[in-house]
Amino acid sequence: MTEDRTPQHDEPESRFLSGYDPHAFAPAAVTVDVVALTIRPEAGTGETGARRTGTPHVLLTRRAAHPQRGRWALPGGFVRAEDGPDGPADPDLPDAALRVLSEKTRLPTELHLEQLGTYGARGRDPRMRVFSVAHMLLAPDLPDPHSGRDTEEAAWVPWSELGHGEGSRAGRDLAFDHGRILADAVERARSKLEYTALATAFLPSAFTITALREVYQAVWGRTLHAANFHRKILATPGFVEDTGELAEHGGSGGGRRARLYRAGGAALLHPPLLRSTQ
Amino acid sequence: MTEDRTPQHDEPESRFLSGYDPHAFAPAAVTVDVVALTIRPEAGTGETGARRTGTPHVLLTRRAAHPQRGRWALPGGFVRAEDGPDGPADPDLPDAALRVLSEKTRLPTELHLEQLGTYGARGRDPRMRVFSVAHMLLAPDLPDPHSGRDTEEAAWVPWSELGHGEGSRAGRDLAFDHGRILADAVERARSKLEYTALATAFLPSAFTITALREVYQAVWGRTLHAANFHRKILATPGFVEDTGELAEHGGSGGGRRARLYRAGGAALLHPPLLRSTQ
DNA sequence: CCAAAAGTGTTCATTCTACACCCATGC
DNA sequence: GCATGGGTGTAGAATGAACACTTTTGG
Repeated sequence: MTEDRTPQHDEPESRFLSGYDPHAFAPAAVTVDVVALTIRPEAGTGETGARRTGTPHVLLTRRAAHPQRGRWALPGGFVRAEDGPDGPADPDLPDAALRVLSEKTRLPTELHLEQLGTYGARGRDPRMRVFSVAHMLLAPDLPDPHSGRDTEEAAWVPWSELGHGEGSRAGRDLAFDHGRILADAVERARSKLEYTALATAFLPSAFTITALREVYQAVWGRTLHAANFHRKILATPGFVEDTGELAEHGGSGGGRRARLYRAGGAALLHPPLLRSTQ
Repeated sequence: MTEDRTPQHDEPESRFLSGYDPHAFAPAAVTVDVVALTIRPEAGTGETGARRTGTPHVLLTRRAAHPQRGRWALPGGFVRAEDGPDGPADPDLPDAALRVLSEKTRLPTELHLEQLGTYGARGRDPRMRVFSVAHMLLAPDLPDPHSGRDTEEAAWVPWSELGHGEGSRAGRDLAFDHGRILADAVERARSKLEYTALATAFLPSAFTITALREVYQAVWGRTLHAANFHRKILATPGFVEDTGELAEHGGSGGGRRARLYRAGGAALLHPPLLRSTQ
């Protein structure tokens, strides 16, 4: 940061600041976009019998306003830089992301949120130069969202319907460069599951080791050896801690009741759970 | 992104765009800051005899302009959102980062650059709401920079003089929140050395395994077992490839000439080089 | 009883770590 | 020669992968 009108020599900083005109710059808009990810049963597949193991979904909204009206997009909106008629300024970027998310989709927002990166290529928005700070939010299985302001529709959409991942048709359907942002978020989530305890952010406060394994399987798109996974999780200090409780048990055809765990204190996993070796 | 004046129903997008006023928003500035890191011999330690193994340094500038005139800061400056009197718009954020870096320090810029994150807390800049997109640039040992526009002085400063890392006195000396940004960059670099081939970005195009190990040692601040490191690097596919050449040899007291390698094609390391186990 | 799911034991292969040792070079 | 640094061998420990097996539950 930082550069400006060249100060008169020896001008004190206070005097400099009072004479400073913040409108002297070309307008640039700063927005936040939220890639909200969760694991939920695939819509449309009936609840029939066999255990629903869940697939990754992303929260999308259909744009009610120009530009790109009618297309699916990540929920997002302008950051409030200063107090104004619309409301008070956002104290920081995460606050802006949560405010925008709740305005557009009315979802609860006490969830894991982290910054992904900022997208600012010229021409990515036809209106003006827009710098968009993308965030990733991880959530346990949540109810369907209600559409809010400027939003025609909001829904959890399975990754599989978005053509990212395989090939390079990343996000062919989304507005602006949101397909790219989504693909980056997915890659970030996949990679962070290896080295961090992030997977627990997809789960409710108490969960079974099997549920944790299903998160890994859903995000990585591969099956893992249940017995070895179980041991490895328990051998990773601080990943999970035993609650002493047992799962109620669901599942159709019987089976032992699993122990329930909660997220442990560790943010980083030592050793990591590598997906490399097939 | 995205939100706006509510469009008249059925207004076509083209008509909407032509009536759009980009000045209708509160001013927010977007800047880029660059955390340029390199490994170089500690300044002040004479070239006397024993092998110079290098320590991490960061490129800092002393602010010639208000605010915070005279304090050390990361090189940075405003992004050019649109073409204007100062020059053409920056096509994307990396272009802005490289332009700003060369304006402030006149260093070569064909180097590894990646985005770190965006800092936008209210009050981080006293002039106005500023969103700063921080970048990390990794460089081989470069000559001392020349100070450029708005810069009183530019220099490679050892990490050790900045009080980050140990304790939590992160970056006590830097302007704005640059100490925090630097600390985040250092942590990112440390972590990325484990999982990516990033370490080669600190080295010239041909290097020895020992030089590579010294990068790891400098960044992680610990010594590594030379023989095992050597084998592990060669066992990681795509990390380095043999050039067939041998080092000229420097070093005072003799020693075999080391083979020279160049960076291999791999960006990610499988398996990673974990720093966990002491 | 039988099937399904949780969780433990055990074996074998692979990888990591430490240390010993040989190779090539400067003085 | 001898010290220094590059590079390889190798034994023992630790870790990982696969598979068998026991335990607990639902139908």
